[in-house]
Parts: sequence; structure tokens; C-alpha cells
Amino acid sequence: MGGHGHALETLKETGHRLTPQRLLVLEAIAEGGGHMGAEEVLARVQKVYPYMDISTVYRVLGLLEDLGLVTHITTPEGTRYELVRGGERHHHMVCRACGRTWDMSTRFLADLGEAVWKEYRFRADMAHFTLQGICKDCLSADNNPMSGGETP
Amino acid sequence: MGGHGHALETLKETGHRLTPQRLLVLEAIAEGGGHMGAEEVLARVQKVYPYMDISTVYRVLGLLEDLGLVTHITTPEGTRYELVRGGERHHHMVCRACGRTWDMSTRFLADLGEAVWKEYRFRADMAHFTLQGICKDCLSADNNPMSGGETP
DNA sequence: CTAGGTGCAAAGGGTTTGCTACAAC
DNA sequence: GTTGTAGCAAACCCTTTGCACCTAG
Repeated sequence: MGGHGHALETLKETGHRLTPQRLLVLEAIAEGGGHMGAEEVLARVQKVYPYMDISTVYRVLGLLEDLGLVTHITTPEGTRYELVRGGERHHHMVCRACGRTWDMSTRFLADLGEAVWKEYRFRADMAHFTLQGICKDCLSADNNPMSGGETP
Repeated sequence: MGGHGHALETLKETGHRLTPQRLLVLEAIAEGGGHMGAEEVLARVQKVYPYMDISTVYRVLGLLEDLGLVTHITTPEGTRYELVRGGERHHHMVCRACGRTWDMSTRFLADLGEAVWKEYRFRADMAHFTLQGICKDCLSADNNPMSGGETP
């Protein structure tokens, strides 16, 4: 069970029904950890409740997002959803070779966000930030050339 | 006239035919000033050549991208293409409010990539990097609270 | 000439919508 | 009981693909 008890309250307070489907989506996205696609949420829920429909997943995710409980980002791999956790910052580096996720200090993004803010007055959304690349293990494993991958 | 004469050479050198459709797509994307969706490219070309088909647009854009003449980024509003102009490399900031795309100097990501490399030996892939957030216009338009969006 | 490229139509993948039965309150 | 929801199917983008004809080299 994740820390989404607060979410249930929000649902009730805003006059929405507490349906099993909503609980299941909430659980799935809470346990899934990082960014999940709708299809992945569906798969997780269906392990417990096989009748779950993809349209319900989208509707629930949309509702949760309207309530500020979930956000989504657009990536080249498609739309990814995740739980909004108060205060918790999670910046990740995902290795494209081995798929592992590594933690990154918020310091780096603080610098980036601040620099961009000063220069462009653009308020970057760092809440859900994932850097892709190749981790040190995979780099040494095969000396991956990775066309222009270093600092552009 | 756009500076894509170089593109024509690249096409010939790589053994591709110089078709009117390719020239038109090249012109459209050069004159459009970048950040264009396939549909917009199609519209521009069709003003001159109404028979142009969307599938041709995609195929030409794909070819030009393979040749390194064009890049694309993924935004919440869809895929956006732009001409690669020598030297003028940059990254993008996409406003979640108005959907516009803004250019960002590579300098900021260079710093981030380098810092991450030094600290973690993680080789970040900065190609097609897109920062999401709220642009200055939308910030001043309505004083958007943007849940914890500032510099973390 | 002859491969490569185009237009058209149709298929795909992801997301949304209309509808009726159903379940939360 | 009411009304909001879920499931299903079909519609809807956007993008890709198959195929016969056409055209640049």
C-alpha cells in the first residue's frame, strides 16, 4: 500500500465516488514508482482485476490529474503518468542499455532550473525529470560510442 | 531563400533523388522557421503543390532526419520538426500552458551533462532534450501557481 | 531504361467518446 | 432511488505501410 490515503480523501471531498477501479489505478501508479504509461497501469491493475478497461484507466488518470493527484509528461516514448508526492523530489537517470535507474542529486537540476530562469524567465518543471543515457557500468562493458552523447 | 542549398548536396551525395516534393518540404521547413508539425509542413507545401500527400511529408522528413538535416522534438502538442542549421545547435523549452516551443542555449545542458558525468560517470543523452514548464508570457498572463515548479 | 519515389488507400497504435447497464452513495 | 461510473465498441487522431504507377538520373 502506498501513501495515497490522502488521495482517497481528495476524491470524496470533491464529490467523486470511491470505486474499486480508482483505488486500483491509484495503487498501481503508487507502487509502479516512476513514470508509467497508461498501458502499463492497465496491465498492473488487470493482474488483480482482469475486467479493467483501458478507457477507464484513461478516465481515472484524467480525473486524478484534474484533482492534482497525478501528473503526466510527454516523452518520445509516449505519455507517462505519475503520482504527485508532496515535497518528494525524485530525479532519475535511466540507463538505456541496462534499464536501471540511478538517483541524481537535486543540486544539478537546481542549477539548470535557476540558470534557465535567469536567462529566459522560463519556469522549468523539474518535478518529474528523467535523464536518459548510458550508465558507467554499461559504458565500460562495451565501449559504447553513442554518437555525440557527451556534453553537447 | 533558405540556406538549404547544402541540403541538396547532401541528398545527391547520399544517392537520393532530388524530387520536387523534397525541395518543397525543405523550403517549407526552412521558411517556417522551425518547430513545425507534419500537418503544417503539408499545408505549406500544398499552397504550391496541392497533390502533396501527408505520407510523403513523413517520408521526406524521416529521410532528412536520417541525413542529419532535420531534427524533431516531442512536445505535448505533438512532434515538431526543424531544420538543422550548422553550429546553431540548441535545445528546447516547451510551455505547458500555451504550447509554444522556445529555444534554449546548449550551454545549460552542457553544464548539466558535464556535472553528471563528473559525479556519476553517467553519459547523459542530450539529443532531443526538451524541458517542460511555463514560459514568461504565460507566467505573467495569469500568476500561475504551478505546484512546486520553481527551481527545486 | 530502371531503381527509387510518389500518391492513394488502408492499416496501426494510442487516446477519446457514446451509450447502456450497473454500483456507490 | 439517483446519479456518477464502468465496460464495451466504435470513432478519432497521428503516423506508418503496401502497392501500382510514375519520374529523376
